[in-house]
Amino acid sequence: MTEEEFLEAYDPARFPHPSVAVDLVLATVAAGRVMVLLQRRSAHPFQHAWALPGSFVGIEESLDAAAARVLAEKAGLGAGAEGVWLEQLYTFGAPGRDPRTRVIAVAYFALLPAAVLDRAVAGRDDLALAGLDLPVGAAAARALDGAGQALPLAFDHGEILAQALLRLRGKLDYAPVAFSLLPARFTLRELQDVHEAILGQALNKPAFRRRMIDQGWIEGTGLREAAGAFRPAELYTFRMGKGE
Amino acid sequence: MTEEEFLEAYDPARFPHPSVAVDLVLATVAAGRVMVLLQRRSAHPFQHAWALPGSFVGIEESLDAAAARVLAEKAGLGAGAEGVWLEQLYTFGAPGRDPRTRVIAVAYFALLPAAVLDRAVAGRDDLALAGLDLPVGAAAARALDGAGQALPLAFDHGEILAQALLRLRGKLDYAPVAFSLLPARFTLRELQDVHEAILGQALNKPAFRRRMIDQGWIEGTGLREAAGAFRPAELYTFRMGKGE
DNA sequence: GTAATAGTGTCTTTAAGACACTATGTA
DNA sequence: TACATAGTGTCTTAAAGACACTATTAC
Repeated sequence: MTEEEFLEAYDPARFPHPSVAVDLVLATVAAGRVMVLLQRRSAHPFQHAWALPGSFVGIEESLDAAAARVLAEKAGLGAGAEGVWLEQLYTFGAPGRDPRTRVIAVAYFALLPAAVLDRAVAGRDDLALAGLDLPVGAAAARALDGAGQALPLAFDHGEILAQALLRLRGKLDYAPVAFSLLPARFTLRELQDVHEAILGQALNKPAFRRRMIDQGWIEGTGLREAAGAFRPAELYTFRMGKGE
Repeated sequence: MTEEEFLEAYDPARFPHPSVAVDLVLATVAAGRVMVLLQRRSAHPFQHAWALPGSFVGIEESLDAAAARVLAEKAGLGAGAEGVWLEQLYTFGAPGRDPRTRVIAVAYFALLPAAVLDRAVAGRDDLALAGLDLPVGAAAARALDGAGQALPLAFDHGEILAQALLRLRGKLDYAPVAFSLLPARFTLRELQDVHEAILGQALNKPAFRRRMIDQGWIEGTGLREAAGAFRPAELYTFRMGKGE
């Protein structure tokens, strides 16, 4: 029997099917670090460990729609979700990754301004923003609480977080991902801070400014930030799709 | 009921589950083009159209193992499969992508030397190697037969092929993917031909040679190719994991 | 020698890094 | 005025593109 014949004769009810879920890395940048939203598990398995928000995929629901649904629920966004970066990351399907039953998880990552995620966790005991730490060469990332302590992570979510950070780093230079992490108006210094937090290294200021301006992704507004005790910086905006 | 509680109370048999399959893009480079192995469908739906080889994922089988199994079956490789590049690409899960039932397809791509795929299709009426063509900005790639005619593609496999080509292009410069498409010993001209076929554009010869040699991925053997009517080129080998 | 391709030397161009400098707001 | 940060001019460095040149093999 060939693959082809097998496929034709295949009866969906005849073999057990895996469950399919989406797991979301809701990320932002704050305090010089990439931060992710985690939810504390109240029950076994991995009781009291921290997990990515997720949901099973409805039988008539697309993967993207399931991810957008979880995003809306967890981040408290309406259907609009304009300016939010949402992208499929990788699919994790090791048989033992969930001890209860076979669950194949399609991981997504979403990028949001820090203010949005702060609002989402405010007053919620079971939700937290954790700082990401990925030692070079490590397969899994660590999630750090405010005191720098590593939080226990459920399932294979440390690996999902590692993949998300690596993807984010890889896209930073050729996709306009950083702007989803900033308010609508931002200074070049804030933009550079975001890049440095994601890459985990300092960048050269004149070169960064040249690159950003030549790229065509941003546009000066002529407005200035609210000044402190020094010269206020110009505010820029992201030019939606006009550059590159 | 929160997501969390839902997950805990979830009874795998209570809701219908999607089927999960892997689909493979088996790719090589020949005649200056990226070529992929396609299989002609004998039955509805998409009867007589061409499809990527694939298989359902066993309930206790990892995604990678399912992909490796299809690779072994279709490309006629033993379990070894040394030097073959196999990588998960993207997961396609639109509800209507298979008209029979909900099938979520985890797409993989594999890179093999042209000789291996030639052997796989030899004497098989239902298998063919088709040239990939991706017009700029198009969402789906076309598959061309030997005469340059576009073959009808089944399901959303044109989009899978487009994603595979884009991923391949993106990785070419920072991952040693090209070597999986060449025999163990190759000339710099052959390596450049592979790069040019994947990128779809000509490259500068001295710059290409400098880059390849500085990169540390290749090593001269001192041997020469069998000469034609001209100076024979030096043969190089891929230094497994030593460079970079 | 010729033909044909392998392989290189070197100039130009482009972009990034380094670093010091000037500019401009508040107090 | 001092202070602190914004923003720039310019030199150096690294790498890619252009292009012509030399090298080596079969015949």
